[in-house]
Amino acid sequence: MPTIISDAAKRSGVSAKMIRYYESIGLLPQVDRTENNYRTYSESDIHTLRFVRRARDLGYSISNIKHLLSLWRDQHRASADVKRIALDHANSLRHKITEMEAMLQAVEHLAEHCRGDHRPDCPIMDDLAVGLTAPTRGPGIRAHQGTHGRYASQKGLRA
Amino acid sequence: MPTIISDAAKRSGVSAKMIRYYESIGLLPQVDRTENNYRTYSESDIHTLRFVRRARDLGYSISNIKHLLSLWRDQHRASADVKRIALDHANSLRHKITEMEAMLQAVEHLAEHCRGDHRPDCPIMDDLAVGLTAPTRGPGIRAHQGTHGRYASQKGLRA
DNA sequence: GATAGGCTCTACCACCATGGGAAGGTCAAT
DNA sequence: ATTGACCTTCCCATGGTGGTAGAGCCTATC
Repeated sequence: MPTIISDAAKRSGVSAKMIRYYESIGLLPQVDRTENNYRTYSESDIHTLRFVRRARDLGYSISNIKHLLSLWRDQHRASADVKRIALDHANSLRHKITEMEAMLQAVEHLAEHCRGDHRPDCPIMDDLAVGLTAPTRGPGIRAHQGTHGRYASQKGLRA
Repeated sequence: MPTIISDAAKRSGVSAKMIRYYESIGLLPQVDRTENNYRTYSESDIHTLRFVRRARDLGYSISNIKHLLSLWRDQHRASADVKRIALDHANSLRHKITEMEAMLQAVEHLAEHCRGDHRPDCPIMDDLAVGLTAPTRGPGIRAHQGTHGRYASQKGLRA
């Protein structure tokens, strides 16, 4: 009784959908098929699926997992390579966490000062509306914008 | 000199690309056009763009922002509605942060115990390979799977 | 007046991961 | 024979964002 995809999914914790997807993008090798064209999974395949599952649970990106899988299969890997991937990932996690904590802090602070009643006035709204904070993503005032004239007129013919 | 999209982008911190996108999905209203069909932005439009920018910076989803915008425009809003959106968002931020902190903790812990040298053995790999942890996302063992026979044979004719 | 450069417009494609579903095939149990 | 539970491939949607191609428009400069 060969292990077909639903069993592999159950045993690995990776959905059948995702198994096919991972195969299609080359993260997983193409597995054997039965006569009916059903995918079959060996114990080793299941093992690989569990590996991927665990790596996803730890938040590794697909490309990182691709790399980790190749290191896994490499008898002569240097643990330094594995460690570097892990540390890079840890850094990016830390970075994202820091960002989200800043958001959380701001949102919570604002919410604390909102009465939350039937009246309209609300510091949360004020913050959004005023936009006190300096833009961090976009460019501030960029030099030489050359605002001369690049429009026709504003007769405002709106459809 | 009407404010065209690039100026609106500079002044709001929202890229022209995103301004068009937000308009296309109905987050922003359709603005006036010049004779050449160029979008023009009033001070009030810029204000709205800044609102959206700020909300994105705080991590609000597009649908939340849509809601917040409508509350913003509603003179008779209840601050309780605004607060609820903010608190829900704070909760989802907290949830994600918690998840990522768990990942970070696990990855860091493993990395600490990896020598990171030329040798292949590595606790990070061991963790991934063994998959000790119980699956959290997928179903464990689900009842009545009825694994009788749903394959043909495994002669393994591979392509 | 022609041309170059910079801006606009729309309409696509790509990313990352995942889920949903349709349409058709296959198998075992009833 | 029908039912139901699988399988297969293919397409669509999500959320935001970037890129790019092809076309139009405007201004400055030659």
